[in-house]
Amino acid sequence: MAQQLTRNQSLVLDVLTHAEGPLSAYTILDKLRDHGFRAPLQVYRALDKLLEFGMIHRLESMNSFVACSHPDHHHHDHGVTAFAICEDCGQVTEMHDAGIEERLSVLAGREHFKTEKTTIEIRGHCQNCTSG
Amino acid sequence: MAQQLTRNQSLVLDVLTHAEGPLSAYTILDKLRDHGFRAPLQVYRALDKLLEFGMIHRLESMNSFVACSHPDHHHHDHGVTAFAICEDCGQVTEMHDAGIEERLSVLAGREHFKTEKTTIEIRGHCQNCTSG
DNA sequence: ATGCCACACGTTATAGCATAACGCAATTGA
DNA sequence: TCAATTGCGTTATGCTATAACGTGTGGCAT
Ligand SMILES: [Zn+2]
Ligand SMILES: [Zn+2]
Ligand SMILES: [Zn+2]
Ligand SMILES: [Zn+2]
Repeated sequence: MAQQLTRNQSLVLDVLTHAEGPLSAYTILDKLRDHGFRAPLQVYRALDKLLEFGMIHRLESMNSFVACSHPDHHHHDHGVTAFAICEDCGQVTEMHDAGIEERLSVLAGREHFKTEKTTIEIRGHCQNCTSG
Repeated sequence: MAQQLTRNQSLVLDVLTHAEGPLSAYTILDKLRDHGFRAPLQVYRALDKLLEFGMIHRLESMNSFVACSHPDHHHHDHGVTAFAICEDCGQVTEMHDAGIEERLSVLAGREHFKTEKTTIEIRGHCQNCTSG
């Protein structure tokens, strides 16, 4: 049941899918000027929908967006995601781990805190940029 | 060995310490106009130093800042911190857990990723705002 | 068909967050 | 004394995100 995307949504997703790393909304805008994009809202509205569909992720620590690295895009449901973000090359690795999820759940429970959304972002250096 | 703060740094820290919840840089600026603050940089420069000293934390998911909840401020060193942020009342709870730290370390190691800084932010509803 | 509603879209303007670049003053340390 | 460092103040600018308005289209009940 692949989500049917509008033209704008497809264009934005395409840019993110083919990008080397995460992109800011304004960078996406620039890349789509040739396709008729003129204003930030055209990008932000598409991004909002794509986030809702679970096809992209927002990286809070750098105000930018990245295509979900899963082969399919059926994961409205995929649980907590941890992102490893290389400061050097910008590469983003999406990680899932039940242990983390469990541990965070315990921590939240201890505070009687009802979790809605969890952000985990690890900044550092990837294997390629370390070995050199 | 309490860090000696400049006037601006003290003022900013004081505002954050007495705040109910996290504050944006511009909100801090407004609160300090009576004390002579006129420009954002006066705030941002103080914030940078306070972050460096480990006296405050930056909440990436909301572009705002909060005083460290530890009684002392000696923790340039305090490891990974997880923040529980209430969407309703803005209350922030600072949590530390060796289990999380260990698990994230394993995840990073699996990718041969060298971690510099880890952000964990849990958005949701605190006990007070849930029980009502 | 007519009216209504929901939704995507386009545009302009504005709000909110952060830093560049300049110069001055006080402090430190050789 | 001289240089280096650090904090400070100011102006200007850039980057990120949303408000508010109006248009057009498709679905759907009357
Ligand atoms: Zn994903
Ligand atoms: Zn890299
Ligand atoms: Zn702390
Ligand atoms: Zn609350």
